[in-house]
Amino acid sequence: MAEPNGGNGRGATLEEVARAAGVSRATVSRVVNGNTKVSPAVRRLVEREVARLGYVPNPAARSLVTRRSQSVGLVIGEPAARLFEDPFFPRLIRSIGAELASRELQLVLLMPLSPAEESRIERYLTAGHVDSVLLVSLHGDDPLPAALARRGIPVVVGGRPPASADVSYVDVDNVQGARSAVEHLLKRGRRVVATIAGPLDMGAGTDRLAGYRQALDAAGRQRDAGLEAVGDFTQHGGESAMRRILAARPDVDGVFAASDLMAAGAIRALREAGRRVPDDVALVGFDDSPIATTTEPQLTSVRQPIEEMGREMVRLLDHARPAGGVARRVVLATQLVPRHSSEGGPAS
Amino acid sequence: MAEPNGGNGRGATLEEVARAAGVSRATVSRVVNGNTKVSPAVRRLVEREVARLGYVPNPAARSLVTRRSQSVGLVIGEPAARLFEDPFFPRLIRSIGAELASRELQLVLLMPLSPAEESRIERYLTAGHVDSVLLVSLHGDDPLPAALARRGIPVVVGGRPPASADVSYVDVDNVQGARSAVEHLLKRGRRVVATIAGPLDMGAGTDRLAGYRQALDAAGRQRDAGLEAVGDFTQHGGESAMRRILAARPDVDGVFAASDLMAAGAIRALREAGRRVPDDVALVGFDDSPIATTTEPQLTSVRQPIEEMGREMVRLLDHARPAGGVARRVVLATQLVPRHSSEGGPAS
DNA sequence: TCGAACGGTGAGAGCGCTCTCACGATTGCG
DNA sequence: CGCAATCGTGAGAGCGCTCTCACCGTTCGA
Repeated sequence: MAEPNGGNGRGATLEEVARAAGVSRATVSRVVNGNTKVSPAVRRLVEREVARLGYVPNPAARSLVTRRSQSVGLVIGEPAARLFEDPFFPRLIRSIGAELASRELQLVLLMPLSPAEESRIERYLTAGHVDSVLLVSLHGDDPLPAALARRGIPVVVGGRPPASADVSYVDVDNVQGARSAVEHLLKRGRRVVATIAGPLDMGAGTDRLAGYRQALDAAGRQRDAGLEAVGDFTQHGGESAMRRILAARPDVDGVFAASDLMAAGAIRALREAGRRVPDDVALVGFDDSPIATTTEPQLTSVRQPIEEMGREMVRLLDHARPAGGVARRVVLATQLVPRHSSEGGPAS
Repeated sequence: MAEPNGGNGRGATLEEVARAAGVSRATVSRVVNGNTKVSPAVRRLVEREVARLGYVPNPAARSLVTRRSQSVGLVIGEPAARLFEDPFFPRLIRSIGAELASRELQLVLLMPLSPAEESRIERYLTAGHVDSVLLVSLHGDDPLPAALARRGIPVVVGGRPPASADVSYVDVDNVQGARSAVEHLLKRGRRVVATIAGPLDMGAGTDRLAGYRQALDAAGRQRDAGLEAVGDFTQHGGESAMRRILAARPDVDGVFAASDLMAAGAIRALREAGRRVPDDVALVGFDDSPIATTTEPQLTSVRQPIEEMGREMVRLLDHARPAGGVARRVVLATQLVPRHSSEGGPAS
C-alpha cells in the first residue's frame, strides 16, 4: 500500500496515472472499468501504475457522468421501540447488505425519526444520492413509494404495503402463517383461541389477523371481538393486550400473538394473572426470533424467512431496472416451529 | 410538488433555474447554499423558481468540487450471531443516525462479511465516498483505523480498540461497571463468584474481566481460573461457558456475565443443572438490554448508555476535523440496575 | 466633491471522470 | 495487391456544481 503523495488524502487522478503510464486518460479508464478491449501489454502497464499510485476512482466524478451512484437507500419507517427490541431488523439489514455487496452496491440507511426527517429523506432520495430504494415497515398510506415512482426511482417494498399501490414488494405469507398457528392450537384441543394482532395500518398486522379469522371460520368456531386485541409488535404492547383479553374472556385457553415479542409480553401478563403456559393457556408467536428460545417456556412460533426476504428484495430491484416495468410480487412461505409453549392438550 | 419536466427522472439544473429566474448560475448557487449575501428581492425570485422547478442540487456535482460527500461510514465488524441477537447494535445505529441527521449527514452502513469484503470496504472508504468513518466492535488489531488515518480520513472508534492506537474513541467504563456488578454480588453474601467473560480480543471483553478481578482482589477473595470462562457475547456462548464453570466449580453461587445475552444462556445452563436463580446462584448481566426483563427471573444488569455513546461518537467526529488533531477519549459511566436475578442472600 | 470602500452580481475556470468520435495501423477477403 | 473492415488508442466535450475574481453601482468619510 504505497502512498506516493505522502498520504495527503488527495488520491491520484486518472490523468496522473495516464501520464505515468504514457497513455491517454481514456485508456486508463478502459483498463479500470475493464469492459472494452485494451491490448494486454498496455493493460499490464496501466495496472502497474494504478497499483503503484494507489489509484482509486473518484466516485463523485464518475457518478456525475454516469448518473448512477452504486448505492441503494433502505428506509426503515419503524418507531424506535420495536426497532430496538426486534431482531427482525438487524437480520433484514444484514441480508440486504450482503446481497447488495455482492452486486457492488452500497447500503445507505435512512430512519425517519420525525415528520421533518421524512421530507429530508425524500429530498435525499430524489436528489440522486441513490439509484433505487428499499422500503420496509411501511405504516398507513405512506406517500413515499408514489413520490419515488413519480421521479422514476425503482422501489421495492418489504412487506405488503397497506395501500397496495402499483409497487413491487416481497412479503411472507402472513395469512397462511397465522392460519397454521391457529390451526395448531385448535388441533391440540384449545377451544377459546384469542389473538394479539399487530398494528392494523400494516400489512403484517391485518394479514395475520385475517389468517386467525380464517382458521376460526374454517373450524366453525365463533369469533368474538373480546378475543382480538391489537398490539404494536412490542413486548409491552403484547403484555397489555393480553390483559385486555383476560379481562374480556377469562375462559381463553389459547393465544396466537402476531409477534414473538408480543408473545413474550403475553407470558408475563399470563403469569401475573396466575395462568400457566402451556397448561392453562397455550401460546404461539410469530417470527421465530431468538427471543422464542429465551422465554420460559420456549415459544412455539411461525418462522418467516427474513434473510430470504432481504435477498429477494434486492433481486426485485434488478428487474425493476428496465423502464419501470410491471410491479412484481414475491410471497415467501412460513413454517410452524413447535416448542413448549403450545405443548399438551387441555386438562380435559 | 410540481414536476415540470414530466417526471423523467432528470431533475432541473442550476443553469435552468438561473435562466428561469433571469439571474446567473452563481446567484442561484448562493441562494441555495444560503451563505453569502443576496438581495432579498432576488432571493425571493430565485426561491420561487427553485420551488416551481423542484430543483434539488446534484450531489455528485457538488461533491466533485467541494470534496465532501456529506456522508459518514459506519463499519460494524461483528459476526452475524451477535448482530442478530443483541439489541446493542440497533440502538447504537439508531442514535448515530439521529445525531448525523441533525448535522445533515447521511449514514452509510458497512458490514464486512468476509475477508474479501474487508478490502472492498477499505477501498470504498478511501475512495472518498465518505467524509469520515465510525468503527464499532473492532476485534483484534484491525488494520482499518490505521489505514484510514494514513489517508487522512477522520476516524472515531466505539469501544476501546484492542491495540490502542492513536485514534479517538468513545467507550463506557467497563472496568468500573464490571467491578460494581461483582461488588454487588459479594455484598449480598455470595462467596464463590464466577465470571463469563466476553471475547478477549475486544476491549469490552478484557476490561470487564479486569473489573471482575479487581473486585475480587479488593475484597481479598481468591481468584481461580475455573471461575473464569470466556464466551462470545451470545446466548449460546454464555450457556456453554456456564456449563464449564459448573463442571470446574460446582460450589459457585454467584456469576457475573459480561453481557445479558450470555446471562440468559447461563440461566438455561443453570436450570438444566437444577440450580435455582437467584436462590442457589445469583446472576448479574451487562448491557441492560430488553432481554433482561424477558428472562425468568428478570436480570440484574449493568446499564451502559448506548444512545449517549452514539451521540458522543458523532461529536468527536466534529473535533477530528481540523487537521487530524490529537486523539480524544470519552469514557461514559455505567449504572447497576438491580432486578430479581441477584435478589436475596444465600441460604446461610 | 471626490476617491475609497463595500455590497451585490456575473463570467468563467475547473473538479475527475466517461463516452463518442475520429484516426492510424493492422487484418481479411476477393 | 487493393480496399474494406476491424481493432486499439487518443482528443475533446461535457456532466452540474462551487468559487474566485472582476465589475458595477452605491454609500461614506474627509
